[in-house]
Formats: sequence, structure tokens, C-alpha cells
Amino acid sequence: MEKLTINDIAKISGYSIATVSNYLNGNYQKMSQKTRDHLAKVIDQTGYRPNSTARNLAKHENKTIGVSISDITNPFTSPVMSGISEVCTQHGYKMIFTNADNDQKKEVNNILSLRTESVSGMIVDAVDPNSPIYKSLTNEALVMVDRQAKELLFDTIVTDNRQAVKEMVTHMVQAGYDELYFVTWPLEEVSTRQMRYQGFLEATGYALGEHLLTVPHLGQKEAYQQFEAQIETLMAQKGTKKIGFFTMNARVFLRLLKAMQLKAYQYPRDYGVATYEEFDWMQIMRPEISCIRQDSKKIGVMAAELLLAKLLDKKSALPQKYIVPTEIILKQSF
Amino acid sequence: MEKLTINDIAKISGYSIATVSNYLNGNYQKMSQKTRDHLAKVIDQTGYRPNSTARNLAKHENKTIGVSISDITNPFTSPVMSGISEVCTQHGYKMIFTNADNDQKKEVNNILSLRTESVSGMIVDAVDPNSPIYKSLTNEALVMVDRQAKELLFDTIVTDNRQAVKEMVTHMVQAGYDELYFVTWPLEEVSTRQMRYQGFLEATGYALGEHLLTVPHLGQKEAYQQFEAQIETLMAQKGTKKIGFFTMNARVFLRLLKAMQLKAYQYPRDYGVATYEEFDWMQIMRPEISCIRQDSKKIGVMAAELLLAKLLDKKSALPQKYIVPTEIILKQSF
DNA sequence: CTGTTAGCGCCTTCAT
DNA sequence: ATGAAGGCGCTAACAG
Repeated sequence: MEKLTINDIAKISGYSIATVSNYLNGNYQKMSQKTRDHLAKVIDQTGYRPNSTARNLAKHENKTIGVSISDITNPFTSPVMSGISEVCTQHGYKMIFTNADNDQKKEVNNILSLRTESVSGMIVDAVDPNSPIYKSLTNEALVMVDRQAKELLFDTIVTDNRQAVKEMVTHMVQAGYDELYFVTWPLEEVSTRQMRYQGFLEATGYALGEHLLTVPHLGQKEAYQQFEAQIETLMAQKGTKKIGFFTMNARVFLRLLKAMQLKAYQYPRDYGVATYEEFDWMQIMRPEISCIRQDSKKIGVMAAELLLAKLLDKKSALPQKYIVPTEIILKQSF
Repeated sequence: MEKLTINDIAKISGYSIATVSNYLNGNYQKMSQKTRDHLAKVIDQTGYRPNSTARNLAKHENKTIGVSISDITNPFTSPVMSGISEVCTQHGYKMIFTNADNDQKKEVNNILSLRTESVSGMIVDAVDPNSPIYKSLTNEALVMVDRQAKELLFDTIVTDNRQAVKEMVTHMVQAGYDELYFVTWPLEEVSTRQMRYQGFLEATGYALGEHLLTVPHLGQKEAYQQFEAQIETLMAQKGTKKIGFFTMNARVFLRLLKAMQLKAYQYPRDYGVATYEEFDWMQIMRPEISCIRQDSKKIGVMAAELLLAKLLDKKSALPQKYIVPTEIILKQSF
């Protein structure tokens, strides 16, 4: 929205564009205090703002990081972005944002387009961290978040999914439940789901594949009704057994509760429940929900700080996993 | 993270860079089908991607819009961004994202920095749409969202706050409530809050300033306790009167419910309640909550479409207000 | 201390 | 249908 160029400033001030450029880049040792002051005045009065596109082209660096989000409607995402954004602006970085809408193809396109934009680095909350697209990128300028790839190609910030679930479910076991179930979106290849299930198995001693209740993704109405039927059968046949559920995130938790409400089953009377994730609306549930609180904003902060640090060093170390601790909140829901 | 240039492609393919450039820009009429096919193959095989920075510089256009969000942790924000993002990628636009964290100063900085980036246009969810910073921008390349300025400087996408609240509260009046209260964050100069209060007044016939319960912003513990005390008094003294509350958004709703739960007051037995905004967690509240559903994603979509259209036309029309309709959801909460 | 100049990668007339 | 060359606004040696 402006039209002045460095050339104009040079002419107006009477100095060469090189000096102006030096001024713009803070190379004050290359000029007298007088010219510095003069330039300051001219630039201030004209309201001149250097064209960042040109600057980026010349510098091969654009102080921009690309952020690829798997699903922005996931409430987990907001705090992460908040953290990233905070750190980035602190360090004078801009962020260009893309959303994959849970679609692997879109994700690939997003990554490609970020690469085309030649961002300095990327933070990726991947739909599929195992996608071949990532083989074309390097750990020097990328940080992954949340989901991790089987083969760790990049520094990755995760929460201690397995451990946290194991702890929580151990509490449930100790509370004397005869039967426990892990409720989840389809496990697929998603590391967070698998790790959480893993923690569940370790706490309960069940074998892989057992006591697993899968909730279909949003929008699949028929499949969802099957899930409801499954819950109904389970509850109808449990007899006097004490039965409990661990849901792998808040959305799944909502699904389970809805299914339970169909027959007016209530926790903790008819069943016990605990969930991964904590959101503010859980405060008003009565009884309150036992849940695993993860510091999502911190994930964003760490990812951004790590990335910016790497961007400075340019030393390529081996990809590492960074674990953000969680907090177990015990209430009366089981 | 790539090194191929248009020059490389020219050499590899045996054509000149001009032809390659023409190919990249879809000027196919300027070349034979044969060279076109050949180029396609080379580019595909090499995985070449033109450097967008250079392209932007040459073209004086960067296909980037800036998005300034007032508070990304507000759950209203995600769907809006989702909508914006969808439209943008559809049209080959990138979005650079900034978050003001509800802080006017940060917002000013964000706007300035977006201007420096010389974005093609901006979509602004403003903390303070009346800030003088906006006087330096033009309606040709900006769309506002949600909150509107007193003096309409830009096209603005809003929901029909006043009307929707009026309708809902009218239902409450008809349900025979003796006393109704509007529960809100501090009204301040925020248009959405004021419009909603306005609708409330029109439905109830109360005078300006009456029946207004203000919830302090998050983090102000003492003030919040005052609010709780206020609710307690209200409920204790209501006698046999039928009393109802309309909360101006979901977060305020949560605050009210928490306050009510301190003395174990339940809706709709002890009080009636309805709220602006609908979120998925409301589905599991029993009884269900009467609420006003707004299509937030559509707000984002409209904003982006409008902006991109303006960017094409470059005709400056008078700023206009676009209203996204809402839906009244009646349940048993009052 | 200050100015000259050659790029950065791509687009775009203008010839051929 | 294809190529040569200048330019977008700025940076970064290298001279002076």
C-alpha cells in the first residue's frame, strides 16, 4: 500500500542507496551519526517502508515460518498456534498458516506450497507424519508437533501420551474396575492414539486389540449408530460388573457420553470414565471429570523456540523427541 | 529448501527461460504443444517449483492476505479461520496470520507488520475496530469481521446479533419469566456485546443499563468472586419469582453455571438460561441448552470471498455491512 | 565513511 | 513459436 523505494529515499536524503540500505539493516558502524540521524528523519517523515519481498529475494531469507495444521477445528490446535505465534512475533518472524482439514492430499499441497514460498522453516502438526513428502525436507528447518513418525526424521514435540494414560488408567484399575475399555477414533497409524492405547494396555494388562472401542469419525452416521448399539449391549450385559472407560480425547468423550445418555446411564453410578484432554467446559460437568491436562500452548512455544534456534545454528543434529509433561486431574467421574 | 531455478529448467529442457516462464504462467498459446509437453515432463521430473518471492517481486503482487485475529483462544476463531483458509487456498492465496491476544497494542503492531509485508489485502477480527490505525488503511483491500466500528470504514461481516438475541429473549419472556438478566463480559465499546444487549433490551423492555450482570474477564479472581456473590444474592432473594438469564457467549455461560453450582442451583428448576453461541459440548448437557447457533465458518468464507473479489475489481465502493444469519435452537433450559 | 555494481529469480516487452 | 535483455527493490561485496 506504499510506493516509495529505497531509491527515492536515497535521492531525497542525498545519500546513495547503499548507505540507505545499511541504515535499514542496522549497520550503523558504516556511517556517521549525522547521516544516520538524517536518514532517520527522512524515513520517518516519508513513512517509507522497505519492500519485504525484494529484501527477501536479495537475502534468501524471509523471516517467515510455515505452519501446517492438520485440523484447525480441533480445539487442541488453538493453544498450539497461540504459542507459536507468540514466540514468532517476539523474534520478528511472521507465520504463514495452512490447514489440511484432516486430508492427507491437502497436507501434501500445503507443504509443497510452503516450500515454494521458501519459508525459513516449518512447524508441522501432521495428518500423516509418515508421508513421503517429508522425506524431501530436512531436520535443520522443521519441527513436528503432536504426532510422530515411525522413523523419527525431525525433532518432534509430543506429550507423554503413553505414560500419562498409563497413570490414569492405573488409578482406574486400583479403583476396582472389573472391566475397562479404551475408546478412540479409529487407531489407524496415528501415533498419539496408538501411544495412548499402549499406555492403557500397560496399565490393564490386556492384550493388543482387546477392549478397544472405536468411534467412527464425525459425519459417518450409520457407523456411529453401530457404536451406540455396541455401548448399549455392553452396558446391558455387564450385570454387576464394575465397568469403566477411558476416552482418548475430548471429542470422543462427548461421543461416549451421548451414547450413554440414550439409555440414561450416568457416571459414576453406572460406569466410570476418564479422558485425555481438559477443556473449560469440563468444569461444569457434575460430577467433575477425571482428565489428563496437557499444556498445549507450551507445545507451540517449544516448537517455535526450537525451530528458531535451529534456524540460527544451522548445525544439523540428530532428530530428537521432546516430551511435554502432562498433569493427571483426579475427580469423581470414576 | 530447493535450489532449482528457472534457468536450470531452461538448460535442462533446452528452451529459453522466457518460454519456461510462459509455460509457468499458462501462456500456452505462445508455444507448440510439443514444447509444452516437454516442459511439463521436465518440471514434473525435477520437481521444480518457481520461487514465489522472485515472482512476487517481478509481478508486484504477492497473493497473500494478512489475517489479524483478536484472540485465537476464543473458540469462535477456529471456524472463521477455517473458512478463510479454505477460500484462500482455493484461489491460490496464502495467508499470514497474526494474533493480538486481546491486546490493542499488539493489534496495532500486527497491522503495521502486515502492511510492511505488503500483503494484497487483510481480514481483521479486531480487538478495537475503532483504533486510529485503521484510518491509514483503505476499504479496497480490507474486510472486517465480527466486531464493527462505530463509523463503518470497511466492509464488515457480522452476525445478526441484535435480532437473534431479541428473538431468543422474546421466547423467554413468553415463557413467563418475571425477571431476566443479561450476563456479559464488560460491555466496554465492543459492538457485539452491545448489539446483543440491545436485542435483550428490546425483547424485555428494560431500560439501558438495567438487568445487566457483568462477568469480569478471565484471571481476575477477586472480581469474579464478587460476581458469584451477586448471583448468590439474586437467587437467594428472588422468592417465588421466575428468573432467567441470557449469556452473551459460551464462556460467560460457563461462568454463570459455575456460580450457580456453588449453591447447587439447577436449570430449569431454579432458573432459566439461554446463551449466544453453540458448541459441541452443549450436546451432552442435560437438559439441553437453548442457544443461538451462528455459522462462524461462513463468516470466514464470506470475508475471504469478499476480499478476493475486491482485490480483483479494485473499484472502491462504499463500505457495507454483511449479515450472516443465525439460528435459534430451543431446548429445555428455560 | 560512502558510492558502484553485480546479482537474487522471475516476468515481460521486443525482436527474430 | 522462441530468445535476448532489461527491470522489479533490495543486499552485499568491493572500491574509493
